[in-house]
Amino acid sequence: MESRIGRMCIERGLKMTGQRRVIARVLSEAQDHPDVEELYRRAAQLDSRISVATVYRTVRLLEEKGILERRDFGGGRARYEATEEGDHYHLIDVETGKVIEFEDKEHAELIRRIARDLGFDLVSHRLELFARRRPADAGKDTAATPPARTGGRSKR
Amino acid sequence: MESRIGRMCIERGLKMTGQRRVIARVLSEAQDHPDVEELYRRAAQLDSRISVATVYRTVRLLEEKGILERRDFGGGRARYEATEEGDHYHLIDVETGKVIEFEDKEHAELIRRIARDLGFDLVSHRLELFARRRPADAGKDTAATPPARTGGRSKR
DNA sequence: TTATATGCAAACAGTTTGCATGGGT
DNA sequence: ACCCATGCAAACTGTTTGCATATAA
Repeated sequence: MESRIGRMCIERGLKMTGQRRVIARVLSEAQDHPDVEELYRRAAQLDSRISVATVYRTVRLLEEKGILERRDFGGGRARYEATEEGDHYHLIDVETGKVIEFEDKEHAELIRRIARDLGFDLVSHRLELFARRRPADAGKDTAATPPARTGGRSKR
Repeated sequence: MESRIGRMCIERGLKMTGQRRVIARVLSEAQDHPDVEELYRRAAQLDSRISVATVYRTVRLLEEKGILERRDFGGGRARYEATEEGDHYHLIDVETGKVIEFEDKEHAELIRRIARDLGFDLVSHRLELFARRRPADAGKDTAATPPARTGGRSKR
């Protein structure tokens, strides 16, 4: 009955108001990286007694609690996703705006080493790739197109 | 007499007004990554007949012309630097806010490969490292501290 | 019951823009 | 002379906040 993120809120002793429960549910069910306005739209659909201000406040609270992560994919508005195990990165399709997630151990190690070489300990980082879907290679006729799936997570 | 960036403006046929010349000079002389307000401050010091609006307009124009690059190091304001040969990245000292530039061929190749593996051609990307200066390793007593110099460019 | 969360609208920060004027070419 | 650039202030966008009210614990 309580959404995954709703449960996390309770674990951390947050007061569970009606609007928080709704927002938590929307976040739990989101398969994408919605911005505040989109969250508000989805939440208001479930319970109209909700204001954008509350969404902003909730989203900030959950970020402070480590439940949510804020992203900036350009376009001016912050976008949110539930915190998950292990770093992952985002590739943004410049044509469609679609976001594809991927993991990359090699990259994680590389940047840690770079920071270290410069005399620093890495605290956090930001990586976004902006790319264009490669036109189906003229060379391979019937070859299967690699299935880069939005929302799924590609391991490397 | 004309600053480096001023010359680039002329090459691209931009009308050289007094304020553009001043802004171009400020940009040419900047060793850091100033935001608009800072650019405005420096420009106004050379010629008070300048407004923030003009700085915003100029900075946007120069970005469109490929003369400038806009950066986002967090903190809400866009920061600018002259376009230079070859990609480079930024490490932001979380204590001081200082920005250290570095190059890394390996990283450049890695992300290109990642995009390709996902079925994309890399268009652009964003990488920022946030890090904390490593406390002088307790192990090495008199050893020289590695010279990670702000402003300089570390090659790897 | 009591502290905290909410709605509303006003405040904010960074940036853009409409319009009349000024200035390069 | 012509068109573009500028200044000014008002507009805009995303986000935060003060205050009176509502609500979970």
